Amino acid sequence: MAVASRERVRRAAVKLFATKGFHGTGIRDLAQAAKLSSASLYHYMGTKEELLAEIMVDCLGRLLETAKATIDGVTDPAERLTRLVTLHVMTHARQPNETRVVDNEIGVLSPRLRRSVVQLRDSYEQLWSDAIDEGLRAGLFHTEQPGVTRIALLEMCNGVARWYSPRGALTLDDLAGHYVQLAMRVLGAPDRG
Amino acid sequence: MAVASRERVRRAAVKLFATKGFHGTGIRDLAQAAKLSSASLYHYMGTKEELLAEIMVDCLGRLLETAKATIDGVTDPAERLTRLVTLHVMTHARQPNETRVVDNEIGVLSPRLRRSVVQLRDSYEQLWSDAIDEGLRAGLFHTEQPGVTRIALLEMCNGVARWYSPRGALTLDDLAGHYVQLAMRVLGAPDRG
DNA sequence: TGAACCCTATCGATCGTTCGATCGGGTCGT
DNA sequence: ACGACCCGATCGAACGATCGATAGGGTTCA
Repeated sequence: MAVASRERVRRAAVKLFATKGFHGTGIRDLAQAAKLSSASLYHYMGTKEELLAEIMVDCLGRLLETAKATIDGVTDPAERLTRLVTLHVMTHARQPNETRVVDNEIGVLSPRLRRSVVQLRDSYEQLWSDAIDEGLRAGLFHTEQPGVTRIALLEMCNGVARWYSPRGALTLDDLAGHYVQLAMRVLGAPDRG
Repeated sequence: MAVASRERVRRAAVKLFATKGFHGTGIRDLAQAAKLSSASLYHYMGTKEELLAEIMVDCLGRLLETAKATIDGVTDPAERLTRLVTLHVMTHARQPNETRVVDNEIGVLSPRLRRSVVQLRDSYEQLWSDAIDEGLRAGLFHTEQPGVTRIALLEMCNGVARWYSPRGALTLDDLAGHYVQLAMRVLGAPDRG
């Protein structure tokens, strides 16, 4: 077979949850997109909600681990931030569907399933907070409201998943580079250009 | 009567659509929140989808008109941007539910209803584009990718509706003021502080 | 032969919507 | 002034459709 059924289910779920929302996606839509009967879906998943949680945990977990590896051993806060922004923007541009599911559908999870997702997200954002705090201590960044600035910066970067299209004129490298510049400006770092 | 039924329906819809999503909100949930029977709802609305579209058009229409009035006659691009950011941030902080509905549920509208909403949003964003373009021409702002910068700035400001809580330490004025500073930084305007 | 895989058929619940009816307060003609 | 009439507001009940999920039985292949 070209693509295993389990993988087809996963991909169909990501695409449909991202475009039509979790509640807007029926189990039959999912089956049709995965080229299976609705009954056969349940050979590869638990409940629909567990499938959603699985997608979220996978996606966030991968991002968190990649981010940790990317900044491992990097001491300069500006360089840490640069790497975080680059990874974040590229991930959001390359996998907009996964990202949109994670960003938009957290609220539909029951508290038990939501907890693990929120915990992963908090761990990830802590990487940003740490880098920002160190940059402030080192006198590299300047902001009166570090908390607000951090969240504003994250929201700005999250937005990429909502609008970027690879069919546009902008390459991924250009995009990430520009966002790094924007991030440094937001953080009040001295402009290198 | 304390609050007219029509108004109760509207408020209930905004709250529920914002917190549970359009597809996650049943007509019976809506009826319960509005203290009506599900049948009586239809005395005050068309279909559930038309109710959603009405909310969106009202909310965006008000924002657009207020924005136009706010920048009317203001020639300095930086001042125009300052006013737009202030209005935008305050609106998103004060009416997070309306804003979240507009931002998150556009995709569920059928093309016919979506068109008018998208048109309003485009008109509103054009106000930002115009101010940014004039600031660039005047040499006040500096960015290599005006389009990307504009959308990144808007996404940053939109984020306010997703996290701001009036129970926090930050007042609305502080919040708006800080976002104005962030916006000026993003746009590469000379720092005033 | 038995596990993996996939189906048709079906379940009870819930969905958005509509139906027919009731209630109370105006408004009319006389 | 008083029935006759109408109308906005609201309801319980029900509609057909679709929901997420399951039961149970084939087929394939090691």
